[in-house]
Amino acid sequence: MQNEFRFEVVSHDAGTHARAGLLHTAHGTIETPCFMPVGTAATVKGMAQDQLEQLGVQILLANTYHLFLRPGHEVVRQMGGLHGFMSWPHPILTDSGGYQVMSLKGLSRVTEDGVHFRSHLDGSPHFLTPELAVDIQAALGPDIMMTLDECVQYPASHETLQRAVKLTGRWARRAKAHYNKLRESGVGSRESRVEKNEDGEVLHPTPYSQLPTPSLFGIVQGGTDKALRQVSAEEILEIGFEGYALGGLSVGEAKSETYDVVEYTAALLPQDRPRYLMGVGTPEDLLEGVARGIDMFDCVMPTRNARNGSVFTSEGKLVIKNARYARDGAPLDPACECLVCRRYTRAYIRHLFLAREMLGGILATAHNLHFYLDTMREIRHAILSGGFERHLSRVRAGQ
RNA sequence: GGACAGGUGGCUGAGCGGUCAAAAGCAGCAGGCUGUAAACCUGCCGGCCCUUGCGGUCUACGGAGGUUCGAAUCCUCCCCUGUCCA
Repeated sequence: MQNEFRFEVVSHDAGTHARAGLLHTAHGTIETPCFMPVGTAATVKGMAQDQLEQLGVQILLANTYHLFLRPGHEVVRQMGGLHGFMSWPHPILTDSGGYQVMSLKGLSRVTEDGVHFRSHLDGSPHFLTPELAVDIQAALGPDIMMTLDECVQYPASHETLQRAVKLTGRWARRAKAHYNKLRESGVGSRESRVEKNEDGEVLHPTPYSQLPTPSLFGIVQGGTDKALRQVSAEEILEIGFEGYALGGLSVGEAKSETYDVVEYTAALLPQDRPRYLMGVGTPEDLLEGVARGIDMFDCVMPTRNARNGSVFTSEGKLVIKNARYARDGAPLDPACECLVCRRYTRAYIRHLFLAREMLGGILATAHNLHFYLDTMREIRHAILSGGFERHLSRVRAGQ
C-alpha cells in the first residue's frame, strides 16, 4: 500500500521509558515525543495556519463529530480533505468522536451499534457508528485517524468501565474491518491537492481515490483499573493498529493514578508503534507521560486556557487578567522567547482581556502553544542528548 | 418665574410602609478549565466583628425635619437635575 506511515524510535532514554522518534506520514515527518494542538473545527481557535507553522507545530488534531455536523465531511472531502480545505499541508490526526460520548453526556446515548447524538448546534439527531466514524474520517483525509471508542466519566463503577472496555473492543474490531475494506477498495493515494480556477472555485470535487490513506490507531480504555487496562490493551493489540492510544485519562482521577495507569498501560504496548496519550495534559503531564513511554499528546489546555486568560510560564500558571499586572511591563514569561513575549507586555495583554479584544486571546494562545511546543522540544532534546533523567529530576524539583 | 418628571450602592436601573444592605445588568475582584457544547463557566462584590450564620453591629437610598412600633418607600421644607411654558 502507498501508505507512507512509518514510526521509528531514534533514541531510548536509559533510565526511564522515554524515547525520541520519527513519525513519517504522507504530509511530513513528526518528531516525537510531540504535542498536537487541538483544532476541533479545522481551526486551532485564534491561530492562523501560518502562525502555527511559525510556532513549529508539526501535527494538528481535528474532530470527526464537529466536522461531520459542520460543514459536513463531504464538503471537506470535495475541498481536498482537511489538508486542502484548511490549507494545512502538514500532518493531521482526527479524533473519532469518542470523547464526545462523554463530553456531550445528555446529548448522547450509547448502544451496541453506535452512539446516538443530538447535535449541540441544532438538536438534530445523528447516529455515529464505528464504521461511519471511519468513513467520515476517510473523507476528512487526515494522516492518522482514531477508532470510535467509549470514553467514560470519572468516577465510574467497575461494571461501567468494563462495559466500556468491551464495547470499545468490539467497536475497534468493526472499525478495523471496515477500514480494511475501504483500503482494499482503493481509497487513498498520495495527492490531496485541489484543482481551482482563477476565481478560486474548485473545478473538480476531489474523488476518494485522491485522498491519502490515513493510518488507523486503536484506543485502550479501562479507566484507572489496571486489570481492565490490560484486558483492553490485549484486545486492541490483537486487532492490530498502526498506533495505540490511551484514552479516558485525566478525566478527574488523581494525578498519581493517571501516571500509574499510563506507566502500566504504555508498557503493554509494542515498542515499535507510537503511543498516544489522548487529551493530556498540563506541561507536567507531558513530561511525566514521556517518562512513561508516551510519544504523542494533545490537549485543549494551552489554547482554551489562553482564551480564558491564563497562560503557562516557566514559573507556573499566570492569570493575566489579575489586577496585579495592570502596570506590569514584563512579558508574559520573562524566560520565553516567543514572538508575543518579545513584543508585548503583561499590562497590554491584560488590557486586551479586560476590554474583550480578540487579540488578547490570540496572543495568549500563541504564547501558550509556544510554551507547550518548546516544552516538548526541550524534552526531545534531552532524550537525544542522553540527559532526560537529569531534565526530569530538575523539572520535578522545580528547577 | 411657573408646570410637570426625577434624584437609589462605581455606572445604568428596579423597589414605592416591615421579609431591604436594597432586584437585575454592567463595571470591578478572584477562581476553574486536560481526545473543545468553552474568547466560557463559577464565586465574591458597603464597613467592622465573630461560634462564617436565613449571625451581630455600624453606616447607607439628595439634605433637614416629621408621621409610624417600623420609612428607600408617606408628609413638610430645602437643594439639585431634566423637559416644557413664560
